[in-house]
Amino acid sequence: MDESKEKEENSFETVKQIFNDYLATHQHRKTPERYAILEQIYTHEGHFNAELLYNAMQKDYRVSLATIYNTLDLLLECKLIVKHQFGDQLAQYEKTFGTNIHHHLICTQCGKIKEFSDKNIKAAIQAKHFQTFQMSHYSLYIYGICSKCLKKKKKTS
Amino acid sequence: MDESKEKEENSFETVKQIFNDYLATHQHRKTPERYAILEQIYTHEGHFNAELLYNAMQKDYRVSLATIYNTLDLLLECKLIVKHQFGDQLAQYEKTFGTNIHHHLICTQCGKIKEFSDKNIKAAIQAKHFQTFQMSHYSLYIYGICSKCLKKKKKTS
DNA sequence: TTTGTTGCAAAACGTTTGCAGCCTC
DNA sequence: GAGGCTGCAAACGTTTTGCAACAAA
Repeated sequence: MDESKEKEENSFETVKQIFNDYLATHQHRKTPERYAILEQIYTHEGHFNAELLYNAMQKDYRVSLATIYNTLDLLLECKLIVKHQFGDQLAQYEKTFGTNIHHHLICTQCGKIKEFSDKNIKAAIQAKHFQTFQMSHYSLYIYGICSKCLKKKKKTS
Repeated sequence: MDESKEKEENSFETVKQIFNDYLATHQHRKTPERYAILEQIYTHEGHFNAELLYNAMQKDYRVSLATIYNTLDLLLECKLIVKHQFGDQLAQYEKTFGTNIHHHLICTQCGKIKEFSDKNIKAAIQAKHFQTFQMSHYSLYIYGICSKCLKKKKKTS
């Protein structure tokens, strides 16, 4: 418990530093809004989308949606977050630093998303080398039917 | 050459049959628009999106975008096509029948998408079994920088 | 002082929906 | 004949943009 919390705090300090360096080298301004958004993201668990982030931040800090999107783009560029476009239309994001690489199971019936890890899959992908392509990250989405929907289906048929 | 063309024609007859059966068992009507859209998809190469399909069809057949989307949903349900939501906002589709399973390389700089296959990756994914999830298909997106953009980057730095 | 960044509101975009008429079944 | 499907246009929801004010450099 203590260990994971400590790790989390350390990782926030680290990402702050990474973001700081990124803004400096790309001559972007260090605005309080940008750090506030980064903090909100890195001190909370799990997936999020722009609106969720916006709503969550209104309590402590007043930021516009435009600034949220602007900052998310910056964070994408310096690879502190990744973006997913699952079946539905609103984009989902997740942090990359201090998080294990994982894959996603997507239920085509109810849309529920579950994470999983598999070292064989991970190894197979990372072993792949491309002559004319410099890999930076990847997303694996596995579609199917979750146990809950499977039960429902059996009942009705 | 002849062989691949023959295969293509056979595969169109097969998918027509699959679609036909799907429509029948689900009590959907067999409208000429639906078959025309299926034909357009299966007699052309590569990825497509709703607008591209719409524009391509205007020459020979008058269909509305609403019908295109309606039919794409049906084809998704009977698994004759799959949908991809790459970085940009418009959804891409591709046919599944008579096509080898492949993965996607996505350039984060220019957005270009390239396909590739790897039997080790394929094997690792298909070997995975879930106790509480019934896998139907999957998508692997590898993000990075393509050779063209890599060259440009080197020049400017 | 300069100009990148902000909030706000309006616009843009792909996709969905409502509706009257059409055509499978 | 009933009602699912169509085209059309208007509506939707997320994301982007234009603009004046603000504040980091």
